[in-house]
Amino acid sequence: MYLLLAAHADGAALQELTADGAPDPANPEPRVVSAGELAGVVRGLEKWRPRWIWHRTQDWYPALLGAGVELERSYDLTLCGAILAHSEFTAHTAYALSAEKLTQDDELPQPPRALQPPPPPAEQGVLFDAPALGPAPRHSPGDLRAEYAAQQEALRQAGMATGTDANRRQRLQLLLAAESAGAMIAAEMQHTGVPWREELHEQILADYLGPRPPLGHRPAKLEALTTELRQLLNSPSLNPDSPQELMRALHRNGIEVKTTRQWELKESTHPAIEPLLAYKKLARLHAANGWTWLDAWVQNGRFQPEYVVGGVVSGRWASRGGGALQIPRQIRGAVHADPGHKLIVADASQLEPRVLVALARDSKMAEAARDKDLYAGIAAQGFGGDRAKAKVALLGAIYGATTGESGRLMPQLARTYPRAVGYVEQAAREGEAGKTVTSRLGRSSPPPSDRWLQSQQSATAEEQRRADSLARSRGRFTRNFVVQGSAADWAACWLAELRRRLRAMRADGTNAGELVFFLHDEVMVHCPDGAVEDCIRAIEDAATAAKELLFGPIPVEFPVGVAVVDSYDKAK
DNA sequence: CTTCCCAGCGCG
DNA sequence: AAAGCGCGCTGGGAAG
Repeated sequence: MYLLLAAHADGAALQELTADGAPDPANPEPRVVSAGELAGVVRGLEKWRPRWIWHRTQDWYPALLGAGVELERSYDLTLCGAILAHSEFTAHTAYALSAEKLTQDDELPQPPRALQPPPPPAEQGVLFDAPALGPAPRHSPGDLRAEYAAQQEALRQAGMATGTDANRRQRLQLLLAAESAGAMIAAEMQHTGVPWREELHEQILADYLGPRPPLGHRPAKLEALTTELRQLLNSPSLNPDSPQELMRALHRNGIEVKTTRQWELKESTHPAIEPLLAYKKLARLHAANGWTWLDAWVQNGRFQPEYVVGGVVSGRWASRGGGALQIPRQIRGAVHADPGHKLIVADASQLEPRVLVALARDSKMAEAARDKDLYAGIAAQGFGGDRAKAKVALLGAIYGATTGESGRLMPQLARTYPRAVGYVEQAAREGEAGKTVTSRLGRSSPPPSDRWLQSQQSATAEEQRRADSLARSRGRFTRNFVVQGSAADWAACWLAELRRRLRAMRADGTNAGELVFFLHDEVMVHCPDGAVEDCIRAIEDAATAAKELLFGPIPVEFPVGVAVVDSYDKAK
């Protein structure tokens, strides 16, 4: 069953569709539901296990969750449309060829007010300003239905380009389902939040920085380091937060650095360097995750960041607000399970190299990947057991290193693993030539900009050098894209499969865990003590399922490292 | 005053 | 130890 949900002046319009996006002949007219009734109506219809089709998950689902309504599956027209519009798998379709899409921000339909999340307290007036509803939504049920039908048609044609294998359609369909599931998971995780103990965070800050200072003042530890630096650098009014001032002060003291980056400062043995590095470390903690951050982002024991699905071209998620994907190790101790609960922190170990093995079907490297520690396996095969060397070489191949140790090791790696290295080399050459590349499930890299294409038509020698540099830079991007993008494909499937298993456990009446955090190749489940074993099994089964969904039954393992902890700092 | 960009550093 | 991919956030500082 397919149910389209569209914004409507009186609330929402609901329309039943067939699988290919036609109106259901038995029920061709949309049904208008008032904003107040919507959550109840949606809850009632969920027993038919429909796929909810909507313009954007973000427009509807957060408020439904707020009303206590969780849904099984959906289809996000905006996210799926963006994939289909750019995928190489659909490049030959009318859908991709017509540039006109629903993705422009200024075209967003307004969901009913009653379904919008409550505004932050400071802006309470907004609720009562302006008419209750904006102008008539620009996406009528008919518009959205046509968009869905067009996307399904593009998908149907995905396996039909000449000379391509038919399972491209299945892969793309899987990607759209995983992306849509991801959008729901993002909303659910934001709704649930990461368990965060404010008093533990404050204790950590006090230990590093001293007691909380008055607004606009440096904490005691930073103040003391500033005083020390001013003396050691003979600069009585130095502000160490200013790179320019700092640079001048360093030069006056004979410290000839070109930047004030940590690793360059570490070259110097001047007595001011140690306190300077300590200052930078602590200043970062204070600015990025100090008391101000805690006040702004943690409420009632939960950190509730917004995740941006599809926020990275490779398919990784981004986040908005609170720096959710950059929680520093220093403060992970504040992420703490509730009483009677554990945090299960699971990460896919060495995901990107393993994805490369599978993409390239490199059987030699697959042997190494049978080892739980892939780098150790590679080291044994071609680097005389030197794990560090093997790791640097392999990461260099994925990132496109040209210089340094990593660059030097490339020929050695290429001799041992011609298929794997050839795979990323090929992606690099295509990028340099201005072509797009594509992840396993069909997410394609953006085409080169007009400016880039123009640069390649250069005349003078100087322009040519610049053009070559830009071409190589794009080659590094596409080289990395095929691996990072396919790893993101895998992670999206892992997440969706895990969600399904956790939902099934809950439906069983089993005390199940909840997904509370996701970070590229890592998930966190907040779990009642009694459900830990089942949750771990779900995480591992989901990883295996994801591998098979992407690559079929190939002899490459995607092992998951699992830690059951009270607080996040105890993982890893 | 606001707006934008950069340097630097956090995460994978 | 480090220079190669993808991000977000901060404070400083220049531009408007």
